[in-house]
Amino acid sequence: MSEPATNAEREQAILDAASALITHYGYDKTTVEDIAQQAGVAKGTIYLHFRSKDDLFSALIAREAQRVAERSFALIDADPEGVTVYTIFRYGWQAMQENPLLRAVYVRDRRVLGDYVRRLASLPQFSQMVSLSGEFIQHFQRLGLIRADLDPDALLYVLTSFRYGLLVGDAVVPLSRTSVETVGEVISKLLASGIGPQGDSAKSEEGLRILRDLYAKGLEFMRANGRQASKDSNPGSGTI
Amino acid sequence: MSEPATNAEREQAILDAASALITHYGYDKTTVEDIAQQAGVAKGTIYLHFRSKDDLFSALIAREAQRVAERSFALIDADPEGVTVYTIFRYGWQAMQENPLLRAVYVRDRRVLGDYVRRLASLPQFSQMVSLSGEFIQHFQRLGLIRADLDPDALLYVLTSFRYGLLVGDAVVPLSRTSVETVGEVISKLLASGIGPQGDSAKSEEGLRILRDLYAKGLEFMRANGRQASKDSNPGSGTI
DNA sequence: TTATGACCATTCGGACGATTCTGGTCATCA
DNA sequence: TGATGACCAGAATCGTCCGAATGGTCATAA
Repeated sequence: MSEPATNAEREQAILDAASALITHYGYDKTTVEDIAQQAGVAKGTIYLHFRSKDDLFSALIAREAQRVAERSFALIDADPEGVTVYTIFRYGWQAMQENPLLRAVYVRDRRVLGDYVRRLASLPQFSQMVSLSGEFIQHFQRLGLIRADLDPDALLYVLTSFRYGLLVGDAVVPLSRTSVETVGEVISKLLASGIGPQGDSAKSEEGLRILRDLYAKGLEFMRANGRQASKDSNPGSGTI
Repeated sequence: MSEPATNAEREQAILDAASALITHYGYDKTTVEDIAQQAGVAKGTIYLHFRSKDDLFSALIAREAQRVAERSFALIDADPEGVTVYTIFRYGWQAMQENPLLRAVYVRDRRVLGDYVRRLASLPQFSQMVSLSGEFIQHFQRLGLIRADLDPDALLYVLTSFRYGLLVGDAVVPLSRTSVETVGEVISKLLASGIGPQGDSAKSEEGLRILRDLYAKGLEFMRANGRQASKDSNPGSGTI
C-alpha cells in the first residue's frame, strides 16, 4: 500500500474524493474529514492544498468545467458535421448532462450545493462560459452561421432557457424513456433547420476560432475568480 | 357599500382573493381568515363553498387552468398563422407566462405552493393538460403537421424541457432584456422551420379538432380530480 | 335559509440550553 | 521539510417547552 503520490497526484485525489462525496451526499453533509479519509490523507494535508473548504470546492468546479468543455469539444470533433451552432449546443448539453456535479452547479441544485448556493454570485459569468453568450450569438449571426432574422436578445433568452430546461428536464419527463443520443439527434435536427445555417457556409472556420476564444476567456475568468490561492502551480495542461 | 352578491359571484370573489394573496404571500402564509377578509365575507362562508383550504386551492387552480387555456386559444385565433404546432407552443407558453399562479404550479415553485407541493401527485397529468403529450405529438406527426423524422419520445422530452425552461427561464436570464412578444416570435420562427410543418398542409383542421379534444379531456380530468365537492354547481360556462 | 364569528382541538414556531459536530490551526513527529 | 491528528472556538443540531395562531365547527342571529 505504499503510494509514492506526488504533490499534484495527491491534489487530484483530494478533488476526486470531494467530487464523489459531494455529488452523493451534498456539500453541507460532506465534511473535510470525510474528504481526507476518502482521499487517504490527513485533514491537515487538505489545508496545504486549499485555503478553505469553499476554495476546494471552487477548484473542483473549475476542474470539472474544464473537463466538460474538453469533452464537448471532443464530441464535436467526432461528429462528421463538425462545428455548427447545433452541434455546439447538442454536445455542450450532452457533456454537461454527463457530469452530475457541474450540472448541479449550473441548475443551482440546493440538494447538492447546500448553503453554497448563496456564495455563487459569480455564477452568471459561469453560465456564460458554457458557450452561450450574447457575444457568441451576434458573432455567429454576422458570419451567417445563425439566421439573421431572429432578434439576438430574444434568441439568447430562448436558447438559454432551452438548455436550462434540458438540464433540469428529467425532473418533468424522465429521460429514461429515451436516450441521450436520441435526444441529441432531435436537438441537432431541430436547431439545424430552426436557427441555421441554411446552406453550407465556408465561414465555419471563423466560427470555431470565435468559439475557442470565448471558451478560453471563460476558463480564464473561472481560474482567476474561482481559486483564491493554491500552494502549487499546475504546470502542464498545455492544450488550450 | 351594499353588494347584492349572488352565490356564484361570491365564490368568484373568494377565488380572486385567494389568488391574489397566494401569489403574493404563498399558500402557507395565507390563512383562510385572510382570504375571507380580502373577499369581504366571513370565514365560515368559505366553508359553505369549499370543503377545505386545499379544496379551495384546487378549485382555484382549475379555474386558472381554464382561463389560461382559453387565453391561449384566443391568442392562437388572433394570429393570422392560425393553428400550427408553433403557434400552439408559442401562445401556450405566453398564456402560462402571463398567469403567475399557474406558472408557479407548473414549475412547482415551493415559495408559492409551500407544503402543498407534496400533495400534488396528480400534477403530471396536469402538465399534460397544457397541450403537450405524447399523444399530441404522434397525432400531429401522422397528419404531417410535425416532421416525421424526429423520434416522438425524444421530441416530447425536448419540447417539454423547452417549455419548462422557458417558464422558469427568467431565473437564469432576465426576460426584461426583451419582451414576451419578441421571444414569442423567435419561438415561432424557430419551431416553424425546426419541426414543421414544411409546406402548407390542409390537415390543420384535423389538428385543431385533436387539440380541442385533448384540451377538453384535460380539463375534465382536472375538474374530476381537482375539486372534491362544492355546494353549488356552476351552470354557465357553455363554450367548450 | 343563509351568513356569521366566537369557540375548540391541533399545530406551528420561537426560545432555550445541552450536546455534538465542523472547519481550521499548530505543536509534534517522521 | 512536509505530513499528521489532537485540539479549539464557534456553529449547527437536538429535545423540550409553551404561547400564539390556524383550520375547521356550530350555535346563534339576521
